[in-house]
Amino acid sequence: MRPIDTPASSLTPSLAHPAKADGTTAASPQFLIDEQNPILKRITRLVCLSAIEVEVLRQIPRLARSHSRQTELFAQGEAGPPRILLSGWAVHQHISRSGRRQITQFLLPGDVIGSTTRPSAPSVSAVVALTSVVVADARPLIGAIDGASPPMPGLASAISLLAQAETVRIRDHILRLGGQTAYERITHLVLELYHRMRDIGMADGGDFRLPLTQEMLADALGMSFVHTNRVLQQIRRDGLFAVQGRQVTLLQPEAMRNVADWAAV
Amino acid sequence: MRPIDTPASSLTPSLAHPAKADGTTAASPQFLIDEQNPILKRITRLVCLSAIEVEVLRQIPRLARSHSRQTELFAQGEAGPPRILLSGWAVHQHISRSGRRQITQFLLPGDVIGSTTRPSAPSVSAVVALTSVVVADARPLIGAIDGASPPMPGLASAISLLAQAETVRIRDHILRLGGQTAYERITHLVLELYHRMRDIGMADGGDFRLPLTQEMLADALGMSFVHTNRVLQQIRRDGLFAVQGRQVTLLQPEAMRNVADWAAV
DNA sequence: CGCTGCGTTGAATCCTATCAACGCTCGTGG
DNA sequence: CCACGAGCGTTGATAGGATTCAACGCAGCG
Repeated sequence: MRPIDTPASSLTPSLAHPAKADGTTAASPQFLIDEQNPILKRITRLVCLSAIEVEVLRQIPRLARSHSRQTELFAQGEAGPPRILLSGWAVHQHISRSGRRQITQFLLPGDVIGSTTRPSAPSVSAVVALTSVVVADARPLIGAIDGASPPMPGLASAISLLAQAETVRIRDHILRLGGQTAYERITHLVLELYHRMRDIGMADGGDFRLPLTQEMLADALGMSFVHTNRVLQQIRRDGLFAVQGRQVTLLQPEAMRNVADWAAV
Repeated sequence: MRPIDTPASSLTPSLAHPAKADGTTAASPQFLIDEQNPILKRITRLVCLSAIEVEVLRQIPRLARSHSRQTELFAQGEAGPPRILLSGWAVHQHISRSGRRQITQFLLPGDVIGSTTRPSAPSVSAVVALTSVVVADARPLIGAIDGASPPMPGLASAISLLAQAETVRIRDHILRLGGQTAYERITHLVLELYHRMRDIGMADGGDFRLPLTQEMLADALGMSFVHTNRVLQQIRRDGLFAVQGRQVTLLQPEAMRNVADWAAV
């Protein structure tokens, strides 16, 4: 385990797209935003939305803010309004008394940070940005579902399904930690992250960017980074997937699913 | 790991309290029910309820059914209405291809089984009764919060808080599996179960009934039952807690919290 | 009576952590 | 420009924790 460096939180969050904030008349700016709006992408794959509902999702990135990596988006024990991760990666983590860090969940673009139901109890786990991130307030989305003058059943369903999908992922993490070997854990996690990246249109074929160090993988999978390194080498030697820089390519996805005891899609 | 016995599901669930179903005029029957109504007990500790809301919770046990142990309350992949566990213990579990069982969550009286939001996606993990259980339909509770003619904000808050507490417990399980030694895991889990039993009034002092075999503990904590046995002996030798039959007594709760890196209450 | 479920114990093996050291790349400052 | 350090990946050696296989005791029960 490596010593934990003090998180250098960015004290001056800036607007997400300052260049676009001034009234530029760029060609089809809305189209660009839609393409890069992961929450819109995810939800429209889950449920059918009315035009009004789509518009709510389109407005989400308006009030986005960016933070540098290592920033604590939610401190441990802090209660705050839910937010949506628009770009970058973050994690739920917990630092034990002995200094060990356990990552309990990865947050990818399109994921909700915090509770979508009220009242929200203070979170026990801290949320920390792994990369530089762009985060938007999710209250417009949450508020649109209960007291909305035109009812928004699509969004309500979507939020429920997103929360349930999150529970499934946490349970999967328990399966990894409780019942799998290091070799299987890594394979299983890479599969999960691949599928999640694909769901937001950020994985072409078996190819995606994985902005994680081996140490972060280790902190999530409950193993030492030394052992993570060795097992990772074995996996690459076996040709399950390749790693070049931060780019991952699934070479034998079927074999990976077999190794990891992957359940369906 | 021991071979998994085929669950002998009870095909004939019976009414929970058939003796009380016939119109007996026992003295203060409502009082007895309240005392033994774990969901009422839990929720009234969380939030303030109106008289109408309390009445909703009182009515929950009316349509309770009992099942024998080993019964699959929710099969893997099955979608169904949420239910409430009124008595007995159950677990969320997953059987891997290799036959290994991983318990991802313990369900105690007062816990909700299934999703309280709609639509509910098919559950990926099976819910199985560890003991004989009594289960009630939770739909009256859920239905009372969105389309209720007298609004029930207390119940709505309670359901949200219950769901969040569940997430906290799952995260705690990840902390156990990912970052703790066998000794710490067992201590931490026993502490959690003790506090949960206390919250529903089923733990006097440091004393409570733990209807788990060492093998179930092992399946939850991701270790072999042989090792569970050995570590359990060490813990008892150290005097952290005592086990007599299925009765557990916390002898040094402070030392336990210290060992397990227990966070707050 | 024998069976089954559960707890217990021993021995050998394997997996994983720990300690330690080295190479590499990149950004920074002298 | 080069030196330096930080961050990250890699490798070796050793120790310790956990699994596995095996066997036994014991209570409850048909």
